[in-house]
Amino acid sequence: MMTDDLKSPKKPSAQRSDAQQNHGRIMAAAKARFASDGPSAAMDAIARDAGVAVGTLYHHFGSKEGLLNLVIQEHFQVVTDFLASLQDSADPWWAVEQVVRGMAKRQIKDRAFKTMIHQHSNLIETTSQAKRGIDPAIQALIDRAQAAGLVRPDLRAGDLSALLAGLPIGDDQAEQRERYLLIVLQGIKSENA
Amino acid sequence: MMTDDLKSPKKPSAQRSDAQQNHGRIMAAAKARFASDGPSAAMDAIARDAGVAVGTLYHHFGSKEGLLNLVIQEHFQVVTDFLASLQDSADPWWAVEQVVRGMAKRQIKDRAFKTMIHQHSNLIETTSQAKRGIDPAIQALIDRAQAAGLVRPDLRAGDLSALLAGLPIGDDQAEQRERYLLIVLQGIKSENA
DNA sequence: AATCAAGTTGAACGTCAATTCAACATATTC
DNA sequence: GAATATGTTGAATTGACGTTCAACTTGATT
Repeated sequence: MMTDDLKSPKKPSAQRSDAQQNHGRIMAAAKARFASDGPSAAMDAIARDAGVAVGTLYHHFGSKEGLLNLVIQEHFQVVTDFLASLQDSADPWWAVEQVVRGMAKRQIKDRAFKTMIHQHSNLIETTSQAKRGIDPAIQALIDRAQAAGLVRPDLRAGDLSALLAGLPIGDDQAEQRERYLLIVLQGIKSENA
Repeated sequence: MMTDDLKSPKKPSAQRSDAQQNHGRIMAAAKARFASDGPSAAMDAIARDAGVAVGTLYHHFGSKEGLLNLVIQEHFQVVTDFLASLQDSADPWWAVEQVVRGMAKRQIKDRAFKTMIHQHSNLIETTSQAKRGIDPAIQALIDRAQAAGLVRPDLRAGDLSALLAGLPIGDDQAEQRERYLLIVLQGIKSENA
């Protein structure tokens, strides 16, 4: 049996450079489109933004759901890192307030994130996995604040994301948005503090 | 010139009885479908439920938006009546709490209502008109409670519908839902009461 | 430069849902 | 029981979108 080396004129095993570039362009375009249009953003639109044909999206990501999965994963990673950075803060209430304001900030920037984090049915697998990873981190921060008597004893991690679903996201609604956040923050405080 | 009466063998000017019946059936089917499926409910499904062909829906309502408009109008009428019944209640805080709980109840029953009342873009004309009619009624109740020092001085009518956008609506989430409402109610109370 | 695996293309296809309309049916009037 | 305005039907049209794939390019290797 002859070895491959003798007759094979080449061995390109790694990814081609143009493919890498396209992968990056598509991810960037997808992030932007999903952020502005939500999860229903059209594949054709993403392809146009990225400067490639639709087929290339499917070559790289398999399906729309596959692409959305990766975009969502990246976003949840940011959230995860953010939550980790709060875990050892000195002021437990401040940490909880940062959770609320941090999640609010994400939603303002990203309609897909807003939709995905709240959707109870139709959840794609990655999102529900990501939520399962995030909720405990939020719950840990809540637990600390509850132990200090600063937060309602019945508050759960999932309540926060539900409460932020209605957050006004328009640029022109900054005022109402701040009022909204103050109401939520007052609502989750413990009665005696 | 001869009068029409002499040669016209008939003069059916009013609506036919079967048409009336179909109109009613379609409205009933549409209400049910929009309530369970939201505004994206399919016209074919409504037609099937009503026991007529799609064409009949268009004969009566012109378009899907036309049909949805009428359904929404009916729902907003219920809300309007409900708000009117609260205007002269003795306890201003109780009235505000009823607004919150009443709107919550509607959302649990009706996905279309939930979607339409919160959508900031893509608003069909009827919905935004209906909201313009409802907000003052809510604001009046808020004003009374604020005058009595029972509600945050900065609360506005539009804040309440925004706050209820995230309300969990599943049958299995009654517990979280009640927690959610308690948080909202605490959040809108004035600090010194 | 020659080679070819890897990558790209975009027209074509399938599905789904809104809408139209020409042929058909019937409630109502006389 | 006609006559006909009114109403109904549902197949066909249209448009939007996700997905596929056979033909075509191109980057990397020798």
